[in-house]
Amino acid sequence: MRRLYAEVALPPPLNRQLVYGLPSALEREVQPGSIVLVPVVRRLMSGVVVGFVDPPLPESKLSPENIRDVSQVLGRDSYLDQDLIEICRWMAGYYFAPLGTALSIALPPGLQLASKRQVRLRSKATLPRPSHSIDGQLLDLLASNGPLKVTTLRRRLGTQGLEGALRRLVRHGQVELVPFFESPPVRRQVHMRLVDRGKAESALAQLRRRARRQAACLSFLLGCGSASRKTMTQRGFSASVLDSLCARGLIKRFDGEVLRDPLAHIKSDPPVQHHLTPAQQTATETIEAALDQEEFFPVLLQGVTGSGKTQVYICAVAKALKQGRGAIVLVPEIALAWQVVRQFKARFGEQVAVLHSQLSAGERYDTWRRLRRGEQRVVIGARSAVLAPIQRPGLIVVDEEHDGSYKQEDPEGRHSLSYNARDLALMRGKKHGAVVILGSATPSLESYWNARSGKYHHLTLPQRIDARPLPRVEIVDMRQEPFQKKQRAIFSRTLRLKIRERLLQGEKIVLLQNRRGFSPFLLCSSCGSATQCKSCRVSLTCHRSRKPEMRCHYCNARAPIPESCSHCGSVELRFQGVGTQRVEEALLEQFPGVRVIRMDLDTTAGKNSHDELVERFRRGEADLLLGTQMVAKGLDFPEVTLVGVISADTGMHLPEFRAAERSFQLLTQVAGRSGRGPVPGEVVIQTLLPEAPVLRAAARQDFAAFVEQELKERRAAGYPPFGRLIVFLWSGLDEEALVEVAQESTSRLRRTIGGDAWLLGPAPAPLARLRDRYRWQALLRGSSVRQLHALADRELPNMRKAAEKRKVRLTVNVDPLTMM
DNA sequence: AGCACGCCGACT
DNA sequence: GTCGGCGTGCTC
Repeated sequence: MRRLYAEVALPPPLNRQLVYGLPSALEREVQPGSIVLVPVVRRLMSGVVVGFVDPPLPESKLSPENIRDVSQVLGRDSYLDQDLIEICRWMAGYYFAPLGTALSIALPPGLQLASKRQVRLRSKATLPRPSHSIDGQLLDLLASNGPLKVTTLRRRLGTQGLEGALRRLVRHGQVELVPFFESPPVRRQVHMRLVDRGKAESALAQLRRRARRQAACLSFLLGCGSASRKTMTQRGFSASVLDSLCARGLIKRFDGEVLRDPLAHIKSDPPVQHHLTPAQQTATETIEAALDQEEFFPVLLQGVTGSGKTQVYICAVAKALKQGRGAIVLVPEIALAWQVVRQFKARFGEQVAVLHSQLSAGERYDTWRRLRRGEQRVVIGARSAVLAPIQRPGLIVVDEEHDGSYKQEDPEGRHSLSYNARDLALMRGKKHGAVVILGSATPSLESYWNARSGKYHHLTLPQRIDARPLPRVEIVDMRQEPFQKKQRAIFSRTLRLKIRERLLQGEKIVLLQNRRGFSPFLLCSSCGSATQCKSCRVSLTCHRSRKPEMRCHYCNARAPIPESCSHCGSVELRFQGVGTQRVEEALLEQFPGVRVIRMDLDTTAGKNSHDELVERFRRGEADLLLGTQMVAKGLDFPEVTLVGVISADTGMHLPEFRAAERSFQLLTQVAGRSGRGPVPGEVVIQTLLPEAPVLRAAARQDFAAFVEQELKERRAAGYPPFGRLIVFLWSGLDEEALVEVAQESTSRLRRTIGGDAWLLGPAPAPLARLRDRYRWQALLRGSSVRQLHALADRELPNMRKAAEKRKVRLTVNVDPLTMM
């Protein structure tokens, strides 16, 4: 008889697929996407079945009798469809990551692959005096708390010596380690259901006459089968009605699951029936026609700020739903997109789900299950929602496709997977024959180039809705401004005047200063050095919230404000540079009585704080919204008629080839907040570099001019979209070992290089030290991704081995957005 | 990660 | 000799 073998992807740290046999009892239950428990040496692990092999491993030395069997199948269902598994496979290969890591992005928490270890006390009777104090502490903890997970012990006792202690105690038979599987975060409630359909139906007529509430309740249950007691009481079936029916033996209670709905309390705006502008109409028609084809159709929807892209998305989603297909709408950050969520909720009601990291594990799990069952067919979410289990997706929207949040870049994470959700959206769209809309006022150069070269369709919305004009932009040269108290002025005369004007007229203002805190530098007047973070090679930012202190924006370290320079001891320290807190202070000083809402990472840390600030501004509780780049994203306030950029120079000089693109995008986006209502808007951009071409282009909101210039430079330098990049980043506590490993790996890689590929480095990364770790990087660049991948594929295993040996962490970033 | 295996030095 | 500590390598 032919035997079938399952290929099972296992979680980190195993990070690979192993092959298992299927006992005939399980053969029918196991399918691709099943979650199974499998033996690994002397313990069990959970993994995902990603395929079947037969015969297994042709060229391997592993003989069939050494293959072990799957021990258990969790649940009856497959948790991931074949196409999602294939996308994860592609993802793992493309980003040089383990398949298990890719799969865990597609799975909800609670179904994560991993078994934790639980430590149990075996026999309290024999307690020989422990040879190490930590052993005693561990036993005491277990004695008083019962079995604990190793992660808990690690929290209580520290990592130091814990593994050793566990080893000793296991060897002496004092404790045992058992695999522990977190049960999914299911919420249970008392439910009611019919005892017998027939009996209920025949009882109905009788009850109609004498007990109308009971009859109504019964017919409600005949309609839906069962419901939680809570929803039934909410529907007006009181406890006494339910209890009477119970007493008659017609219904009975049982313990059932309830699905949490994170959108339950969202007040949705009433649906607004907009008439479409001609451009919106054309775009919508093209997209609808493409949906009818049911074939992959990538399209760049380039619409100026305020041109009504969301309306186009809504029409497209409606069409996909009408076809019986689903839709995924990706937004850079849900916190910044509640306005969009409300519009979708208003139009599509219960069909809409949200998926993002701020949901609790339970909410996430329930949402995921609803989508998988097809009970909801539209999902709005951040990055990872691109792998949401939407059934038959016909449409994938990537709103603000240029936004950096679509790329996960987490060089610190040990098992990071630096995927780009926008690119994954295109992959997924291809797989499902879906329309993929990339929407932006300021497309990334990659997408723009793809559209221009015919790879994507290009749709434009060149005008704002209701033919409102784009705001008038004025560039102010801050070098010409008189100093105030020997310091550069924060507000130019022009901006001051215009702010005053708006305040008088009761119109609203948005101010951008893309730096949080009070002041980003504390400089020594005599030696010129800046106060730096002890763990990172960056300057500390002064914050003046409750008590003034210095903070590191990279590792969150806090320190008191130093009295004297740590370099030369001088006490002549002065603050330089301006953060949002300082702008706020200056506003209150210069415009007494002005009501300011400050919106930056510091004021939006809480769960809904961003939405609350936005709502307060909408309700008119402030005249002025001041903040970092988050004020540039997605806000739609018709009353805003003035936007001020305190300093356009922040970020222009970063050692990154995308610095200009970023600046252009930020300036255009923030300018777009102005004049979205009937009153035309104005923008004031303050700068010390008024001649910079990026600024000139942004001032005219002239994407075409910017993009031509930028494309020319990218082509000359071989940067995207004309070249592809892979960054290797080594980090470690021991700088010497790190440099050696980086240099050795790089020169090996360099020897195998061919074609037009280039390898730059290794060199210290722009952030040369972060959280106590030194960082070096090398950049692989070439015109063909294939070739770069082939190179990396060949060399990476050696590079990883070399790094591991010397306790150096190596991360690979394919298609990096930033190289910081 | 977790466990076996093999090597090494300190002790019954 | 043997026990326990630690580095190395593999897990279907």
